[in-house]
Amino acid sequence: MLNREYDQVCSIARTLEVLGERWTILVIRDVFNGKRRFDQIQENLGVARNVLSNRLARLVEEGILEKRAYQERPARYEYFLTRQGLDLWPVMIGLLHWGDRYLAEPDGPPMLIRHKACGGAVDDRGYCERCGERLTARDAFTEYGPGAPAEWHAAA
Amino acid sequence: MLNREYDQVCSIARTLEVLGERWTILVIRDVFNGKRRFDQIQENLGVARNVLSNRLARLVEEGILEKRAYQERPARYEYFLTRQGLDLWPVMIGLLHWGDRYLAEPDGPPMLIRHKACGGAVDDRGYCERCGERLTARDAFTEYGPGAPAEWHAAA
DNA sequence: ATCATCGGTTGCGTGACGAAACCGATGTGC
DNA sequence: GCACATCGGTTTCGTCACGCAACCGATGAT
Repeated sequence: MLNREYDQVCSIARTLEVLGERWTILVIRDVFNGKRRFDQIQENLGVARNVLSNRLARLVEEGILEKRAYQERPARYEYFLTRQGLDLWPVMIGLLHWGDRYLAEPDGPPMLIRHKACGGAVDDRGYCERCGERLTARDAFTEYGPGAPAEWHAAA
Repeated sequence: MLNREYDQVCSIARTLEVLGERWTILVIRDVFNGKRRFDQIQENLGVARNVLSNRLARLVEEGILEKRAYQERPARYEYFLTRQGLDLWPVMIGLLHWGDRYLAEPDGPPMLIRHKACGGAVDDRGYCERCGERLTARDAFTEYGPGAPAEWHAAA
């Protein structure tokens, strides 16, 4: 993106200066889904390695991801969401629900978000449809939906 | 964006194939804020005219905006959000609130979203903080916040 | 007759991105 | 002792999306 800045006094514009580059939000989605390692994310997204490297560095710099060594010799890293990153959950839920509603398969959504405590589906505002609780990232889990491709189930 | 597609079975990825190009979300923000004409949006964003033209055409094609002539001879157009476009409101609210929390001025947010009916502030899930009602785009209005630059007030 | 407004389109240059090769540190098989 | 695999990148190079400025057609204003 030529000049990723927008130079606008607007919180949406400023958020997009951080999240708006190609791949960035999908990297965050992958980390939300428990993919924490470089090769894992790279293979899942099919993003160019230099671009992924760039995006991860930027997200760490912006305080959205945190890089932790899970072993030394050789040094190997995992990326975790910080508090600030976890707070992007409502945005991710919003994007997911809009896509489910307007762009999904005839079969239905490929992924579903559910409330850990009661198993209810999460609505487009991040509330549990069953018990009505207002949820955060920590309160929910992801599972395959009716539109999930068969290969996903096949892969152990 | 080289190849705006991501080729992923994921509603977030599919949503981003529509919204993820540079400027697209800011164009939608402007229309939410009542800017409906080409030159108005172009001047406000500082986006290149060919790019704006491209984005508007795509958004119409995707069913997010609707192009209406407000006069003929010479033909002049305005862009409106469709139902599908208005349903992006929770996403916009999410982006705005995250930016307010993590990237805003020391003074506070430049823009505030309020509930038309009771004047309460809108929270990060699109609920009214005063009366607790679950809101949609139609229920809310925008006003300057404490972080709004002085010029905004000056401009009639 | 000239200028302004609106909603674009055209032409050209550059830098973000894509693809693939490479790299360093370590472990594994034989 | 040497090849090969794994992980987390970096380097190199080509191309296409974007930025910028000029232009355009229809009309109204001075």
